[in-house]
Amino acid sequence: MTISIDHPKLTQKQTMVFEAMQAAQQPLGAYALLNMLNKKEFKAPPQVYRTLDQLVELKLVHRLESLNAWMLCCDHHHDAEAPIFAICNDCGSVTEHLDKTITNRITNLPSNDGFTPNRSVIEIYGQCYDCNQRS
Amino acid sequence: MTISIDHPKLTQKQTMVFEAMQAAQQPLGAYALLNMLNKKEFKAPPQVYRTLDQLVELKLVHRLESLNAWMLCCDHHHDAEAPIFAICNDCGSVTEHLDKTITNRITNLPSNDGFTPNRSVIEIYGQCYDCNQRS
DNA sequence: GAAAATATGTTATAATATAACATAATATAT
DNA sequence: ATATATTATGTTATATTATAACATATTTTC
Repeated sequence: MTISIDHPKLTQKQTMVFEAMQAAQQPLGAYALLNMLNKKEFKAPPQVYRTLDQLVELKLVHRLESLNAWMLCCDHHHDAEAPIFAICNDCGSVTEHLDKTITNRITNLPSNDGFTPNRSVIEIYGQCYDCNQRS
Repeated sequence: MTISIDHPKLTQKQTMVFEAMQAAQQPLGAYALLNMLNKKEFKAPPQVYRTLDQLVELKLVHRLESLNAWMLCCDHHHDAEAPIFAICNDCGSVTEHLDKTITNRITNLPSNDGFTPNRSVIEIYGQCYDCNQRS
């Protein structure tokens, strides 16, 4: 079950990266992508890094800071919501969550000392349901 | 105004790194530390990385995942609390916060799908009070 | 005090990311 | 329409961050 493969305004490179990530169904590093992708289109790291930056800018892809990796954004639009990633220590699966309470709290918390947040990195490590069952 | 320079059981290397970080009052990368530290004691990257790992293990130092850097832990003990870092885009200052609401919410949020959290990375980017005044 | 386990020193290299510059494509002004 | 400026892309080279691998020393266990 796959969804909306083509986003109207994607370039060829953007589409190739997007589809590679869709196929992988897991976070991928820049060099993993570079190896997966057509060598004629992607000959060197900057081409992958630039395309990833563009897809992040388009809000189609997230960067997972603590993994040095990227994954597709979930379908939900979360313009105002901070994405929260749950990363399984055992199998490496990552799920994306949205939570208004946390978002609001984060927006307000540091503002106690006058801090104005504009981007958040929230990555929670633990054990996913499946791995928990197994162990 | 400095506090508790010596922690009972620190090795010489641990003390040197700890004090270098205290002096810096800001997050430091491993190679920045390597350059600051006595060349006779710290001759190669693994020595810094190992010492940092030990200080993290001792809960005296945090790793900032999105900055590839380390900083001293705040004084408060937060065994059960998830540390939240507020990072200024302009001046690079970082402050550490604790928040029970967020911690609880994070503990519970992914558990909706059976996820069991055990470590969290929460790093909020924005503008600190001082930089906000200035701009 | 010998053997095993653990920690540290050291060299080499892996993995991640970007600087710098060349070339091409696109937009802007005349 | 064409020269010029601007922006994006291709490409080479290199910077930055981190760890593997192995040697040596130290500590622990028997």
